[in-house]
Amino acid sequence: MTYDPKYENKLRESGLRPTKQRIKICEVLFNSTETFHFTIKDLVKIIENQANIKVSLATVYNTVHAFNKKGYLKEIPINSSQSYYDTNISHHHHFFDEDENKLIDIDQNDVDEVMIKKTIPGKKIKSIEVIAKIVTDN
Amino acid sequence: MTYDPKYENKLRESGLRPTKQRIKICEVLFNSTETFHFTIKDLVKIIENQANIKVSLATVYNTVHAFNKKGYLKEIPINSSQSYYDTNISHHHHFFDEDENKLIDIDQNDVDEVMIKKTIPGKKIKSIEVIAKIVTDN
DNA sequence: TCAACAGATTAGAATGATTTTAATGTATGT
DNA sequence: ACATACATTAAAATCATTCTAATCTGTTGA
Repeated sequence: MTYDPKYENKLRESGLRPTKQRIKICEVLFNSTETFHFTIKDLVKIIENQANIKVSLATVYNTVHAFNKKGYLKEIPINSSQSYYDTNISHHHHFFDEDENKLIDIDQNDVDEVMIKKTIPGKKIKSIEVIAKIVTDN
Repeated sequence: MTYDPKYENKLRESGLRPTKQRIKICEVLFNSTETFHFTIKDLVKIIENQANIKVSLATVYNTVHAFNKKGYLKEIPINSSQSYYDTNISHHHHFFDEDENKLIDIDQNDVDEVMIKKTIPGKKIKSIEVIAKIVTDN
């Protein structure tokens, strides 16, 4: 079977075979150029509503994990019972709206580059994330 | 019953009555001037090893939550199945060592102040956290 | 093309952190 | 010392995530 090569490549490069279920996941995640912040539950709900096929939770989890590992998705560090992912993998940061439990992008240009002077012997910095928690301003 | 006023105040200001169990939790958390990064499981383990009294999980959770809410503890935003807390509530940031699942403080002076230009109408920034993930440097 | 097999899918079970419950105990103001 | 509001507790419930093991499918080489 052949699939949209756009998605097929992403999958193969993430170490996954293209299958109906995974292509469907790709369609939801990568169809639009817009940033998309989601939890696994969100993703499953969207697939259920759109799709003619059923995708099991296990498949959603392992596909998202593979994309995250490969760097096609980014997991956002926030304290929440669920993991949040972002389809915008460019270097940028986030507001986390604590009233609504919602992430909002902060463009790279809206934050001066974070310079960390401290170093740890034998370790290198893999990523730097800025999370600004916001609440209603009264 | 009367207790060490140092801990009694912290508890009362967090909206909690001082009790044997909560004082014990305070002793573990606030005895030292040193920074202490911990999970609930860590805390329970330390109490079990040190204490002559038993403290239930529920009590540990609700006491830690009250301190966090009041600001005597800070929850650190990282992606982990468990929540991490820090007894160092001064303005500072963190490395998260992904090899060892361990937090390391980064002093405020080791990071230039993070300035965010973007604003969200009706919202104010409550906190800004920088998390730098580190891994073994090969 | 097609058999064989490595990898994928699935429902459901297992895990593990956290929260809730409901019965019993205790600090505190009067 | 009493009444009562708040605490404590063990155990159950919840919920995201991971694992399992049976079944299925994409892929490769003959």
